[in-house]
Amino acid sequence: MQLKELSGQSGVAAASIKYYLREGLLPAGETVHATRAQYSARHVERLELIQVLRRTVGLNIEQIRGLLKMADDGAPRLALLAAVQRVVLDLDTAASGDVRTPAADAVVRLRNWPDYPSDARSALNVHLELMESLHIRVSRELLDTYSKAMDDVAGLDIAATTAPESVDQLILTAAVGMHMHSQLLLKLLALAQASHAIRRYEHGA
Amino acid sequence: MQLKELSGQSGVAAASIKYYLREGLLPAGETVHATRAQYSARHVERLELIQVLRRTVGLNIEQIRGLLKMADDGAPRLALLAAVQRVVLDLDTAASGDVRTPAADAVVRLRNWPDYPSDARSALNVHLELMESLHIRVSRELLDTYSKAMDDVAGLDIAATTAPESVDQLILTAAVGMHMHSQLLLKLLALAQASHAIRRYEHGA
DNA sequence: CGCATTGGATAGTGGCTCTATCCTAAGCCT
DNA sequence: AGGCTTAGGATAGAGCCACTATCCAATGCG
Repeated sequence: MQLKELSGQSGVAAASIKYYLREGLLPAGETVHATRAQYSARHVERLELIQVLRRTVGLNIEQIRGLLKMADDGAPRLALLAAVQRVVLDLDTAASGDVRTPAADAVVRLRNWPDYPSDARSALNVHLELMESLHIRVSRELLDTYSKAMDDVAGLDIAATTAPESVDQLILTAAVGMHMHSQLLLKLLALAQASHAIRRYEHGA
Repeated sequence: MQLKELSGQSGVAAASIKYYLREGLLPAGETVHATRAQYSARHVERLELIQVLRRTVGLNIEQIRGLLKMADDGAPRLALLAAVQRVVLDLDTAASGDVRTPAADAVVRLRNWPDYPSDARSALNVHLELMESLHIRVSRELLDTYSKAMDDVAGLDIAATTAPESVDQLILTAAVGMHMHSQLLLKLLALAQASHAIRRYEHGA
């Protein structure tokens, strides 16, 4: 398959594919001659992964390049997962120190998670402090509920990524899964707010 | 207070304040003379609200303008809340039809929420379908757990917004609250994933 | 009395993701 | 064989967005 067909199958403009090639997101096709290259089904998949990470998850080119490079360099899954989390949690900038929030520690103990420093844990600490400073109350009970649910979801997610077919799958599952669950909660909260508001404002007043 | 001091107090560059004035995000100061204007503490608060909506929640200028205009026009709280939800849920584009997903209906019944069409509900429907199409399983139990938690949170949120001091407060609570809770879940999920992954990949292999 | 500041207008910046143009080399089709 | 199409390579431009900077005449304040 050559560039034009790759463009057709993936729905990405040919010029954009060239751009991705230039930026190193997409590996070069197999060069048959100086002016002819062959692309494979792998390229189509790669392109689809790129699209999801761009459009759905909202990563930028540099972040995607980093993740794909790690995947192609055969980085260990654990490191890859950590990298995915770093970009999805947007930790490029705030390279958070090792803040300790009692609430976050409590969560780890409660869930019987390994007591291990991680970017995710730092991020949780920072976030809980931010919410505190904005006067958004987060009760122990709520954290309990959330973390229990996340424990269940993560169990499934990680189990799904052990199937070793493709490392791309790990990126997809972790990044898209995180994003989708977070968005799901957003929508449920909106619906809950709307429901409470209707009760209060319409029936009450 | 004049422009320079307003800039100092709010930490926003004077040129940016002018930009916000031009864009209609910030009401003009009281014109004393043709070349002198007085700004008040209200302007400082407004500016802070704008900053939070921009930097933290990530709304764009047009979205913020819309919300502030509604607030200033004395729109009813219910309408304002709906507007906040529309922008935070990013529903400008996908003006979703009235899709019906059994799962979403089940949530509404389960929580005993009023059976009322709303943008939030449409968004939930669309999102559940999207997750389905991406093969991300969402069990009834998980939806139950999430929605119960959101019911509790929303109860507090909405109660907080009935204090009628300021409509700005409603915008802040609704928008920031939604965003912060969603991000909290993201971080918890990351931590949960990391914890499961450590168990599986380190101890297992 | 002159410096600083204002509103108003307009233009420029910088980051980002594309998208378009131009070029030569070379295979494919008839 | 000859022309159409496509490849790669390089470079430039577009379009969006949120600022940021510059210039201006008017004018109050110290």
